[in-house]
This record gives sequence, structure tokens and C-alpha cells, in this order.
Amino acid sequence: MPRAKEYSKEEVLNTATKVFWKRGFKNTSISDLVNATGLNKHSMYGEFENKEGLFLACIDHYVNTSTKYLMDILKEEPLGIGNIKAFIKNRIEYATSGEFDGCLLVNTTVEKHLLDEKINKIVNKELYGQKNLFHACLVAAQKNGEISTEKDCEILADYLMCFLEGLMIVGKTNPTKRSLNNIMDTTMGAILK
Amino acid sequence: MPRAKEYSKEEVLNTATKVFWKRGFKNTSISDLVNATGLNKHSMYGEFENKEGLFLACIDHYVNTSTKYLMDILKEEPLGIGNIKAFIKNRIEYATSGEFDGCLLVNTTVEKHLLDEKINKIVNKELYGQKNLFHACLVAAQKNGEISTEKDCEILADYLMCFLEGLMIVGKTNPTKRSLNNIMDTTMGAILK
DNA sequence: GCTAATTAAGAACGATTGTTCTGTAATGTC
DNA sequence: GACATTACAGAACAATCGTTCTTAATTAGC
Repeated sequence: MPRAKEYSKEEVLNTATKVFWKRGFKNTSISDLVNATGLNKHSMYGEFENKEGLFLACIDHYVNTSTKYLMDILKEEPLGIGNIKAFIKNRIEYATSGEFDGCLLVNTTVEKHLLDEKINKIVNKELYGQKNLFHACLVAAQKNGEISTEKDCEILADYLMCFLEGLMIVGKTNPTKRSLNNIMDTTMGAILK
Repeated sequence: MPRAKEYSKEEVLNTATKVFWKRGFKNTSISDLVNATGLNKHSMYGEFENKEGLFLACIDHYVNTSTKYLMDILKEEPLGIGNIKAFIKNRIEYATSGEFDGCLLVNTTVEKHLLDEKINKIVNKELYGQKNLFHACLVAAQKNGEISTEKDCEILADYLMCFLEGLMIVGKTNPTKRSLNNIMDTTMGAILK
């Protein structure tokens, strides 16, 4: 039997994801990845086929770790406005933490022109999944009377996605927590009315 | 006296700006720029010093042409909610035009980690200028009774910027005009309340 | 028509890109 | 302990990166 691997795939994905997250796909070089992960160049190609394969693995890893607990916030029963507020508060904490790199999915969307359609489809799918979680919370909020039944939850979910994607940009301009909280209150005002 | 230039600086900036706009600073190569503009490599360095110099000239060109007429919408007297609505409608037209590349300033903000601080400062300044134009419209709207005097125009301006930056991301996911209009109406609802 | 100045065209620089290849070290089975 | 298999380490690949240099073309003033 062969020689044992000296690396942990999990750890490699953790580190590589952070690099892609910060630098984007095109602006991340194999050297960047090798230096950051400590993984041998040959092992990298053996494990992930090529740079794109590693990136796809990183996106998968990202949605299963970095955004997983965020999605869990939106799934916590009983569903309602509380989930959405908790989600946004978490994002504001992140945006003002000093270690803000935005959202890997949003960052990737910005450079979509340069990427393979396979990547873009996966990113879109994940963003769509996120929207659907908002939608479920909004429908529940409508049922329990937190928001008016005259509202269209599809529209409100799109609206929330737009706001949160905007937040991933605003977060890069060093905003104050107070300012982001105010934006959040205004945003929620449109939903609660 | 010397040989006459065969290129128009204006046209070169026009074309180069489009390339940077679509590809981002780091992902645009000198070859990309030479091929697109037809400008000689040596002339390019002679005129703009280097890639960063050209980019800075392009940002300047961008705010003086591409966003100029947008800013003019926000300055058209009498100021009020009408200016803001007209601005957003214009952005929605753009986002659904099929030739959407987002906003050069927003795109640049996403890759700010990789850029010289000089660039980031200029981009921030321009975005801040845009916010101030919103602010002026909101203050006017308050004076003419379009929005409540209990609102904080500073907060609303931040809120609008967040929404519009979000729109520059949402626009990359091929949204329908109907969906964007609905998002706009929801956004404006929070302001007019 | 010579000189000086500035342009255009593109070769050339070393460094870096993503990827592949070569050689060696390590390990379980026979 | 030899064998097959796989990982490691890093050299090597052609291509491209941003930048600089060389050479020739063009023009205005003398």
C-alpha cells in the first residue's frame, strides 16, 4: 500500500477557501494556494484536478461550513421575522469585525464574466437557495401575523437579497455598526411597514 | 517639431474604461488594453506612466462621463423624491439591458484588497459624493413634504446607497425588470412610508 | 536636406502564470 | 526484503504578466 498523505483535505479546503474568498478566482495563483496551504503542487493537482476543480471544491466547502450556520439561523423553528433579524445582525457583526471579505458567492458574481459557466451556475443556485430560505421565513411571518398578508413574499425575499448583497459591498467601505444598524432598521421597516 | 499622435486620448480612455469596467483592474492585462484601444504599448506608457496611471485616468473618465449624466439626474431642480426615482429607474433599465457590467466603482470596491490605497481612496470619495447627492434630494423632499420630517436623511441616504450597490450585484444574476421594479417599490416604501 | 523631437512598431526583459514531468521517499503486501 | 503504489519535492514547460528598450517613421524649424 502507498505512502500516507501528509495533509488533511479538510484543512486544505479551509485555507484555500479563505484565499479565494479574499482574492477572487482569477486573482488567486497556484503559488498563492501552495504557499497558504503548504500542500505540494503535484498533490494539489492529484486531489482537485486543476485550479477550477479546487475552486469548485472550495465553493462547496464554503456553503457547507462558512454559510452553513447562517442558513441554520434561517431554519430555526419557529420561523418568522426573528430569523431574518438574527441573520442580518450576524452579517452586521461580520461587516464591522475588521476581518470582512464580503461573501464568496457575491464576490464571484462580480467577476462572473471571466469564469466558466459551470461556476456561475453553481453560484447562482446557492444564492437562489438562500433567497428561498428568506421566503420561507416571510411566509411563516405572514401566517403568524408579523407581516401583512397583503405583502408578496416573493418580492420581499428579492428585496432582502438585494439589501444583503448591498451590505456585502457597503461592508468594504469601513462603515460604523451604528450606520449599518440604521440601514437594517430602515430595511425591516419596509417589510413590517 | 515632433510627429503627430495617431490616437485620441478621449477615445483611448473610453475604450480602456470599458475593459477595466468589465474585467476589473487586476484581471485586465496590458495586452487586453493594447488590443482593445489599438494604442501602441510604448505610447500607452508615455501617456499614462503605467497600468495604474491608466486606471486612475479611467476612473476619472468614468465619473466624468458614464456617471455624469446619472449625477445630473440627481441635481435636476426642483430636488425631491422624483430625482431619486428617476435615478433608480435608469439603473433598472441598465441592469436589464443585456449589456450590464455593474458599476466600475462597486466592482473596484470588491477587489480593494488587491489594490493600491490611492485607488481605494478615490473610489470611496466618488461613492461618498454620490451618497451626498441622495442626501440633498432627501432633505429637499423633507422640506417639500414628500417624506416625513421625522426621518433621518443621513440614514436614508446610506440605505439608498446600500440598495443601489445591491442592485449592481443583483443585476448580474439576470433578473427580470418586473422583479427589479418590485424591489424598487419596496425600497421606496421604506422612505415614503 | 539636415537636425531635433516625438511617435509607432514590436522585440526583449525578468518574473509569474497554470500545468506537467522527473526523481525520490515512504508504506503495506507478498 | 523486494515490489507495487502513492506522496512529496521541486525542476521544467510554454504562455503571459507588466515594463523597458531598440529601431524606424514622421514632422517642424533651421
